[in-house]
Amino acid sequence: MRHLQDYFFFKTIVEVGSIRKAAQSLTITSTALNRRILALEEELGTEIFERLPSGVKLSAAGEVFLHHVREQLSDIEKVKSQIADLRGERRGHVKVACSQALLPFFLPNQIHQYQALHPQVTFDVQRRDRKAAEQALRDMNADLAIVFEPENLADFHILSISKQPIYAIMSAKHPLAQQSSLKLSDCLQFPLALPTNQFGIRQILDRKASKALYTLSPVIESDSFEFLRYKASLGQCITFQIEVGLPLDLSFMNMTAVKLDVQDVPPGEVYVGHLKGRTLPVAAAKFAQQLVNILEHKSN
Amino acid sequence: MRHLQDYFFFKTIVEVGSIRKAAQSLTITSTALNRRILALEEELGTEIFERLPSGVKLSAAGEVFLHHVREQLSDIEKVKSQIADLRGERRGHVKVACSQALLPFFLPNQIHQYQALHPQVTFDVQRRDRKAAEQALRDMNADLAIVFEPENLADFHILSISKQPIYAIMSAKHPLAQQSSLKLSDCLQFPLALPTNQFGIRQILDRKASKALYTLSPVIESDSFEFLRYKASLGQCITFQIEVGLPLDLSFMNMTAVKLDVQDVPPGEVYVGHLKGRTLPVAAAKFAQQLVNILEHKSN
DNA sequence: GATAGCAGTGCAAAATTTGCATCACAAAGA
DNA sequence: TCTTTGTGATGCAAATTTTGCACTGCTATC
Repeated sequence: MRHLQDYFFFKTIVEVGSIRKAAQSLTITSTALNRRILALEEELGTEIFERLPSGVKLSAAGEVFLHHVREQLSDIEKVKSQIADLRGERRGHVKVACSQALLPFFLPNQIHQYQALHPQVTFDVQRRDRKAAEQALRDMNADLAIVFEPENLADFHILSISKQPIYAIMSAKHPLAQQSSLKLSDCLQFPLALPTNQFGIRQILDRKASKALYTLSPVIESDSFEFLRYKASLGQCITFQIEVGLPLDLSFMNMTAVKLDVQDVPPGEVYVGHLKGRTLPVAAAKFAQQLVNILEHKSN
Repeated sequence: MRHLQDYFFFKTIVEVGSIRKAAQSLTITSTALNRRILALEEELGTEIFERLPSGVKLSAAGEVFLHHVREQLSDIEKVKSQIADLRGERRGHVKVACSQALLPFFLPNQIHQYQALHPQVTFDVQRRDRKAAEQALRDMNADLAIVFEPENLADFHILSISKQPIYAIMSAKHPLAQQSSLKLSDCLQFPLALPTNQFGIRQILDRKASKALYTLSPVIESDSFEFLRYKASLGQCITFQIEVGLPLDLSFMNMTAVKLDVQDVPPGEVYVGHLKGRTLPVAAAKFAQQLVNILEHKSN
């Protein structure tokens, strides 16, 4: 959009912190860029940047304006995608901020399925913990967030909450592998491979443990579920995952997932949502709808 | 805002229905204007106008775009006013759509009071019935609506509801003028000067009458409260008004207002609100706050 | 079938934006 | 302390874009 070029330039300057540097990546001379900013400031009647010897920094007015600019840049995409949808072709770009757990299997599957219907829609997937996911929504860097056990829901418009039972994952030859259901205490006699406590799953397990007056002492901690899973496949280790996070081909890897008794360990919750007060571009809205459908059928 | 010029031009064309006509009022040649629209359409990838021999008409895509444009044009005002507020000077422009009843006294008083504090803030007051007021909000032709007895509240974000007892207005020498409270039936033996039934007050009175199994037969009907009031001052006629609609200088005009018993005739409601999902410009928000304060203290 | 109103277009003039050279300034380094 | 290197600002000429004029083709109306 041509007349939004100034907005885009402005945003780039903010990100880089210097007019000259920004000019380089924008294929324009610093002097032209500089003058655009001066013109913009004249129109607004205020300086939007403080000039420092090391570059520029947003002024208070600049902050306000930046917010507007971000909104604009993402709004125009929304409008374009609405118009494209009117023509019958659904095209667009969906930006998703997503918890780690859903990243390896669930989300790629969903996107694949969606793109089979709408090949013109492109995706941008960002791995974000709960806090970062919310910030991404606020900065319009993401349209949609899928978060496990969020802590703070201000600014978050919830489209769906889905209960996620926790599964113990182990080698297919593991002594517990044939059980149809497990309690957390059943697992304690085996070595545990747990995610670090930044993750929601770990927090749920810790909560249960402390309630039952024991502590979980993992033989290995990691922030990579892939790593934990592979470790578990090699021996007696047990690791955990939520339902939507389970790979579809566990048996192929000679592994099994056994559900933890929901009475024993309460299920966690996966939230799908977007920024409050925002209408999504068509593509994002339809994709969200697909997610919600799947999630609400999986759990019930 | 220079880069929003195209938006403004577009909006004007929509309103007058022809590029050439719009060009005249925009002090630009039709050919330049035409080319801007063509460029806009190219950027959007669709025609936004249908070309008719008599001019242009919005296409479906154009409708979508128009909505965005209206939002834009009003958003930039919001941003500007936020920035001005940051500098300490509150400036801005507040557009109010308002029911007839509040127009002669209440609103001018409120605006006067507000402008005493913030002389840089300008106002635009539109007399609108309930339906038109809502439409004005949707089209971004109004920031704020003050409506008596609205019928449909979709898209309407309510800031305040205030109960408004109804007053009978009559000459100070009227036989009923000394009463401290009246029932509607007390008034029936006198000639009535009533607003037409497009007005909320009339509807409330009619509702009461039909419940009590009589009909109101006014000797005069009008859509002008001023007219009705003056008529009443001349003789035995009684007319009616809600509390905030009462002039402050009734006695000066040799008239009195007597409250109708709220058990007998239920009070109507004045709603103050704005468009759902919209954040108001600073000036409008502060003005709304002032209104709400006043209204909620008056009634309680 | 003439007329009047409409949007679209080729081309030259007008206006705006851009880039170069260069300034003024501040911080970091020799 | 003086140089170097980074920053944003500015005068001026070149490049680019926008504009307006003259004219086209179209359609509805009288």
